Amino acid sequence: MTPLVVPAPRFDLRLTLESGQFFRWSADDDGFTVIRGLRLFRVRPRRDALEVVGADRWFVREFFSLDHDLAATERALRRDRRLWPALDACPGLRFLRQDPWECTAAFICSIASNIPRIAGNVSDLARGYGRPVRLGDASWHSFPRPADIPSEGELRRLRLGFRARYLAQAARLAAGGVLEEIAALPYEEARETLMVLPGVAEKVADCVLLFAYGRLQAFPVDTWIRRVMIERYFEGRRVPDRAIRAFAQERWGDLAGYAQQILYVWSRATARKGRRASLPARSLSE
DNA sequence: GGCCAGGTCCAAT
DNA sequence: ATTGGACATGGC
Repeated sequence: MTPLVVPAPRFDLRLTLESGQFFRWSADDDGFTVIRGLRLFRVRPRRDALEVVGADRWFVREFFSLDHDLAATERALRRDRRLWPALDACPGLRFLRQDPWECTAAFICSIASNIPRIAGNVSDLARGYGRPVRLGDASWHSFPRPADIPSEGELRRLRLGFRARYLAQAARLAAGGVLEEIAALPYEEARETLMVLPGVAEKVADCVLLFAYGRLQAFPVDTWIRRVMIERYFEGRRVPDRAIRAFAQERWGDLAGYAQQILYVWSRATARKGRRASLPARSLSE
C-alpha cells in the first residue's frame, strides 16, 4: 500500500498521542497504529507531514485537528509569561477529535485512575464487546457502541471497579441518543447535558467537550491541574475547583482548554523528571 | 508496601 | 452551598 502524505505543520504526533487525551493507539519502531471509531490506520511523522495508511486526507485533517491555527493559539497564550515553560515544553501538541461516546466512556473509566490502566480498561472493553477491525495483518476491535456495553456485573469482572455502574448506566442513557444533540448546543448547555450521565460531572464533561467536541474553552480540573494552578496562579492557597476554572476562563477565555492541556503535560513531565532525579543513585541489590 | 490516581456521588453540616 | 467519606483496583 502506498502511504498517503498529509501536510501537518506544527504537529508533534508522539507528544499528542502521549498527552493523555486518547488511549486507542500503540507505538512500534515503525510508527503508530491508531483506531478511531471503526477506522484503523497506521501513521508516522515526516517532516511537517504525516504518512498515513488506512485513512483518507479528510479524516486525517479532522481527527488531528490540523486546520486549527496552532500558531495563533500559541501566540495568544504567550502573552501570559507564567505559561511559557508549558508552552516551551509542548510545541506541536494538538487536540484530537474523538468519537463522543468512546471519549465519554474512556473518561468515565479515567475516574481516580491512571493512564496505563485507563488504556487497559478501554482495550478490554473493545476486545470483549467491539467488532473486529483489520488493517493488513493488524487486528484490533472497535470500541463498543452504547447498546453493546454489557451489564454492571460484567464490567466489574473486567475490573472497572466502582466505575462499572457509572458506565453501564451512562451507556443506557447514551443508547437513547443523549449525545447526538450535544454538538449543536452552546458550551454551558452542552456541559449540563453531558452531566446528566452518571459518572459524568464537571471534570469528565469538560474532558469530553475538549477532546471530542472541540470546545477549547473547556477547562477540566483534575489533581494535576489543581496542583499546578494553585502553585503557579494562587500562591499555594487552596481554592475550590470552580474558582480555578473561573480564573482560567477569565484569563484565557476560549483558549483555556489549550492552556490546560499544556499545563497538564508539562506538570507531569516535570514531576517525572523530579522523581527520576530523586531516585537513589545506586540500587540496594548491587 | 503504601500512597495516589485526568472524580463522582451522597449525606451531613 | 460546602465538605468529607465511600467507592475498586492497580501503578509506581
